[in-house]
Amino acid sequence: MLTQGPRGTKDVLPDTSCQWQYVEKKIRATCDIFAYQEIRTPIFEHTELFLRGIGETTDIVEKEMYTFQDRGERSITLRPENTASVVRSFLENKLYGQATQPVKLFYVGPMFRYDKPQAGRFRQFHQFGAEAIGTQQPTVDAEIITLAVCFLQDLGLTELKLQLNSVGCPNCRPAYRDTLKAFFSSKLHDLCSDCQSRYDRNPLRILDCKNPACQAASLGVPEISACLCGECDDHFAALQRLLGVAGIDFTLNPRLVRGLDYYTKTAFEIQYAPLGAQSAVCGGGRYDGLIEECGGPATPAIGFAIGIERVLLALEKQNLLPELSKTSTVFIAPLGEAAQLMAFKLLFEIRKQNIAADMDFMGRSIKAQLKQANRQQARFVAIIGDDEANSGNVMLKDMTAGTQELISVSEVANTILKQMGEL
RNA sequence: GUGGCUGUGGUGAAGUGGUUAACACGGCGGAUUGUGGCUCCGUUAUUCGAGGGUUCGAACCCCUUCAGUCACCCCA
Repeated sequence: MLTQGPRGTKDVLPDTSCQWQYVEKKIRATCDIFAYQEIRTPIFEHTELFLRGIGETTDIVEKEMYTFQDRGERSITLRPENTASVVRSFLENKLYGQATQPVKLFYVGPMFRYDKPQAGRFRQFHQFGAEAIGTQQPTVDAEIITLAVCFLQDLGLTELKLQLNSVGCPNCRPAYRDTLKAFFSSKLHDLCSDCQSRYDRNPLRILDCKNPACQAASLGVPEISACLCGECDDHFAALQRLLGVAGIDFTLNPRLVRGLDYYTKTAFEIQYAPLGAQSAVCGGGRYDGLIEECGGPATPAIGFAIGIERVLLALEKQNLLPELSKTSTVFIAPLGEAAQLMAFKLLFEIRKQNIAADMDFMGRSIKAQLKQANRQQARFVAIIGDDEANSGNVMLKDMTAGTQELISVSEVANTILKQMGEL
């Protein structure tokens, strides 16, 4: 259908675009304060990047990517997330060599996933994310988490819940995997079909399953915190101390597992419960192996992504969105052709003085034009009829006071500036 | 991908087989000569998401499809 956009997409119309601008402004302000710089990567990449980066067995890669062949017969994919692209760009532009370390980046932009649309879930959606690349120090984990939390809190959101876990590293995760497999081996038939396949491919994900049968089966499961290696354990403990110092509340959730394969050590998620089913507003974690996996030097990194649509929904729930203010200072109301010519000239003279101005483009009656000026909340209306056009004057009406005076066209901008200055 | 609910003008909606599809808001026009916000009057859907079928007759029944919505799943 020509009159219908693709499923799961949304237009941002003039009455809501100011809300997006508000959030984007807050993103830039927060990142500026945290010393993160913006990076803009293309919205499509070679499919291979996401296969390797995100993991071939993840849901995103298996069934949610917008993949197509371009005219050069390359397999191209619309980015389902931005971390892989940032890593690619980091390597391609050799940011590990030139910039001060760690490299601290943020991005804002559209992502694409072929999901079934639902509240807070779209096929084109927008993420704000940040990545700190180049250090394994827990201080940067704490900084990244603090950045996400501060951003959301500064917007005024309450009822935010930060959940924290450590998913281990290549040294200790295999051991935990084995522990899990040993634990579930006797209960395999109790698990849902998804989890039965997860048993072999990614047993960690069983912990995350919401199926009551699987939750029951995993009662008494050994927690990963008990199986972390010394390094991961120290790292996790240090992170918790740092968050404590920063005054960031969190709950430990030993079952928190991120859906993307590249995560190591720190994993976190920020929930905003009132959103319902899609309550995750932010997700992130450390990905110490990803850059090497992509062919770069072994480089530790951590990042997060925040769903902007979900943030907007949360802000709406709490009535924290800015009002649309649509005011042009002056509205020019010409009557007749001669007046229109003069009005058009005046319009641009006024605008040159940086005064927001609009005029009638419908050829309507004076009454209708004033009505429109009123709707637009114009402070002044410059009425130009035959008399005024002939004498080079303008009837300038103050819409708040209801008064009007006849002045020369050349005086209009100055008069307005003067009156505005008095306010 | 699976399942539930929904789909009437710009918006919110009434109408659930029978002549011209309520009502409200909004829009447009008007109520003394060129003046808004209040009030009053007029006007504003050849058509009920789309396509097919049943019927003398369909917005109302059936099928298909598209979309929205909610849940599962997944995730931001």
